[in-house]
Amino acid sequence: MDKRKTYSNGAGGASKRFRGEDEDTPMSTFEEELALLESEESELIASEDSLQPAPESQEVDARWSRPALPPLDPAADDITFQQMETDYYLGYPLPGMPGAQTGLIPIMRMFGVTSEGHSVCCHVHGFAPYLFVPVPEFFKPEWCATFQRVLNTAMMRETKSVTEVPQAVLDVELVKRQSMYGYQGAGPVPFLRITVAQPRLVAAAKRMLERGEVVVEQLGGWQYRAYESNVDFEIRFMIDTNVVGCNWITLPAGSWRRRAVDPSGGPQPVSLSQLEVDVAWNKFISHPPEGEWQKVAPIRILSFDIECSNRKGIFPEPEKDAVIQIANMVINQGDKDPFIRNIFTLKSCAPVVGSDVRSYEDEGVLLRDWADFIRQVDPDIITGYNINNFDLPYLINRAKALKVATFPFLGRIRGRRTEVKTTVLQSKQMGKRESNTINTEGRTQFDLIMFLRREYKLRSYSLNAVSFHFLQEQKEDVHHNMISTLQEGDAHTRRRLAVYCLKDAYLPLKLIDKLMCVINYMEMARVTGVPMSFLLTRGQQIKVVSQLLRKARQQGLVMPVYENKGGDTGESFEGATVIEPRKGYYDVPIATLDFSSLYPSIMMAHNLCYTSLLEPKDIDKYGLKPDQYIKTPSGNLFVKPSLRPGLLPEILRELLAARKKAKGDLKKETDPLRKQVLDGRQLALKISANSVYGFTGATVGKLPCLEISQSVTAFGRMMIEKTKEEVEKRYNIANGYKHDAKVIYGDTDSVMVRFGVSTVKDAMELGNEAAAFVSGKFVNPIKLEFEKVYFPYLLINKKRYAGLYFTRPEIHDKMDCKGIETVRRDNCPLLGNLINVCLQKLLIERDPDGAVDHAKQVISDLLCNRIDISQLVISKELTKTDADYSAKQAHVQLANKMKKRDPGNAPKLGDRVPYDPIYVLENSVPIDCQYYLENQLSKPLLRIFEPILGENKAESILLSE
DNA sequence: TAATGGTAGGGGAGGAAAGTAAGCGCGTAT
DNA sequence: TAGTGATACGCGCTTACATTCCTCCCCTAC
Repeated sequence: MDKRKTYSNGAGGASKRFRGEDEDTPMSTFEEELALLESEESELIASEDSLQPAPESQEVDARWSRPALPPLDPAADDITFQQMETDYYLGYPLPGMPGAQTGLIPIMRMFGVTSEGHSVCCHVHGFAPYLFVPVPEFFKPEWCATFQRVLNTAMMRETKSVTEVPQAVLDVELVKRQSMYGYQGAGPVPFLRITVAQPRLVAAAKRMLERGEVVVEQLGGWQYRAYESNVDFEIRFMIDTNVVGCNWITLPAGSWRRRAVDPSGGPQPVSLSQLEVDVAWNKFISHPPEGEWQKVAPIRILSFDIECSNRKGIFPEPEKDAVIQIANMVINQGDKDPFIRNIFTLKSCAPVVGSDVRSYEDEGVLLRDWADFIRQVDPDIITGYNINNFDLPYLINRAKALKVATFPFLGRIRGRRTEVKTTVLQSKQMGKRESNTINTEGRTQFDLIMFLRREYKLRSYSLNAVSFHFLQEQKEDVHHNMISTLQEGDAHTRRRLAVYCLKDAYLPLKLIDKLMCVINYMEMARVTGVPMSFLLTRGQQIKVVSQLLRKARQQGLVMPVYENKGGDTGESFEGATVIEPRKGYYDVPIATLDFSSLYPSIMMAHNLCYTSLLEPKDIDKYGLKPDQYIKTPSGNLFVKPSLRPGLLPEILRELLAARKKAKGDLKKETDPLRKQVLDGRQLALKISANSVYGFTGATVGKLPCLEISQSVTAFGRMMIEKTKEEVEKRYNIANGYKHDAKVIYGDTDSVMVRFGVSTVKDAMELGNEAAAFVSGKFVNPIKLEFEKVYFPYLLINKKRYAGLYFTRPEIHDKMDCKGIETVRRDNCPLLGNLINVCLQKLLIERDPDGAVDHAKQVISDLLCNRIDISQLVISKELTKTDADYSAKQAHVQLANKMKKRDPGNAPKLGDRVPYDPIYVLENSVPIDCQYYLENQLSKPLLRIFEPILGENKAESILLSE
């Protein structure tokens, strides 16, 4: 890309750049600046006559660039970098590299950063896609050539559309493998490993083989079945080369060639990375993320936010409405503050202390320069708030409308146009959600709203609400119909807008730091082996698949391709037990015993896995004796580890052992950044272990196995039942204890026990003892642990309770509420707060009268219209498209109504629909207090007061007025 | 097209279904 | 003695209304 030297533009008149008056005095921080702005209408605004034309800004450009690359000698220097993104492209073979030498072939590409902060693009050559098919025992090695010829001929005929493939089937090799699905008896059996020229040919080969279109004489009518033909090519590469997401790679001296613009005729650089190299796929070293290789490179994270002009009441449309500001913040991962803070503004803007203001008269030039800025700064991660669904598509479409030819090249590959494609991702966990795919090769997009939607359940996902929730920082929203007014004012009003825009670019960085988003996802990528970008764009299954395939490969096992039956098969299995609660208010300590990692430990204890699953008919086939296999409570058969230790149990053991180690290291570690990394790691390991069970039960998935999942839950049901029995059988007066213990409730892996004792300390002692006692009744590594004591404890219903939570006898840790209105997002905040306060008064202060008074007060406030309207907003999520709803839903109707009023701002699929927004105020719709009292407040209030006060007294609260 | 972790369960909303009381017409006894 | 009208009452039917049940939907627990 051409070096841009100045921000003055030729087309639309000279652009101006403003500076603060006193360059030499230390500048206030951004926060102070914002605080100042909020407190008064700032003194910092320069008066018109102090405005100066922009000086040439060479020194600023230098600050944007990465540190200069030292000279490198391919013969003597290693290159080591943290790989951040791995993808592939189709290109022509490089002479001297392994693999196919003609045609268009896939070439892998790893983008990364060295520990000095240099960006690297590494082309990896010679790795080709493949699949397996089992063949009969009598298959002779010399038949491979025939097989290859026949298959190749058939594929060449069929796949004419695939251009520049001189040979579709590159290789056929006879190997020994074993299917991972079902116990297969003794040894490995013959498979063909079929290597093809391009990733898309894998599916074609599978189709032809399974359809019986490939006839090899010696095999007759052999029915082919494909294995591992559905593995993503990037994942395939990473598995086979032991690369995991975000790990460190070393290219040893002598193995790599640098691409440089020189006349020698070698391959030319195609990327914007500082260092671009070629290497053979089997020549680089991939470091497992352990020890020193847990470190993190100084990754550049760019956060940006845009503001658009808009016409009254109409959501901005890129074809018509201008981009008026773009704020940018760039930080090195691990640093405290951004080292670049700037804002591109349309028309003049008074200076903002601490930030670089760049003003333009011509919007097209602004966009052109912003794209140049991106390429100059060369960020590894691009973040922001809702950039995937708004900012990025808007900029791209706006640039298209203004015909800014150089704009849509935001990735690291020269000449690769950045485009927007909409996709729908649907999962049971997330519901249906639309998102855009925007290619920025080599730069990972990390839209914070997507992260938050996945990782946190919140009432509202507006940046404002999120900032308040996590940072206790409110950003004063500029209402969207104010934007144009501010823009059409003068340099000072535009400055106001700029300050908000800058803050919106800054908040995502603060949130990333506070929530450790990048670190945690990096660790998740390392643990599960997938690229970091998959964590936001793909589902849960790919992570398990990646781990499973890696483990399977070590043992010569291959994964079959499971064909999803079309439509809903309705297949399901029985889940966990929820013990019928003995509802009521307990003014005695209740001890809680939990199985730690219940499902993983069941799978480990009983060797439940694909590889150990035994078909009843196979008992005779393999001549198994009854002591060689087990029958699970759901009636499924699994062989014991002595015959074949399962893959899943092994994966789980490693995950849990690694977690234990990470937690141990975490305790010893003193460096705050490394502490964060370790904490992220242990969390990733825990989540990974827990998702293995879900994977086996995912009927629309890569490899469901209900025998495993239903056995797991059946064992779980048995165990919780047995725990209840054992505790009650032992802890009673007949056995010399002072009281009869009673299990009052339990869910899946926990039991709540009333031992009858009156102090927390006594309950803890008995809890510990009972946990150890019951653990002894189960197979290793199943362990029941004493976790906490609730005192007092209000048990309202299944999955609904509240209590004071004690982990030590002296003082409670917190008030714990489960399932009740305080933790639900579909009530108005008024109710949540009211219940919360009442519970605090009841449980902590032990002041029922105070609680009643408070409730009465709130009800009377409500009836007298003294409640802030924001407290009455109810929100619900739009989980499916309008047509998919079969029943009438209030929030769906509301969403449709909002769409008619203002199509741009209306809630979309996956958004939460807030009822009664500002609309109510503006249109002075009367608030139906009676509705709120009757439909929102009364029942929940009765539910918490009744067990404590009795029915009559509880009801009287509502009649107070 | 490709891709999509699980089940249990509370509770609200709304509609269908079954229940019930009121209203009415009709027949009949007085 | 037979016929007539007024009245009360039982019965079945219709209608309006309250209740229950069921399903959908959201969201949570684990």
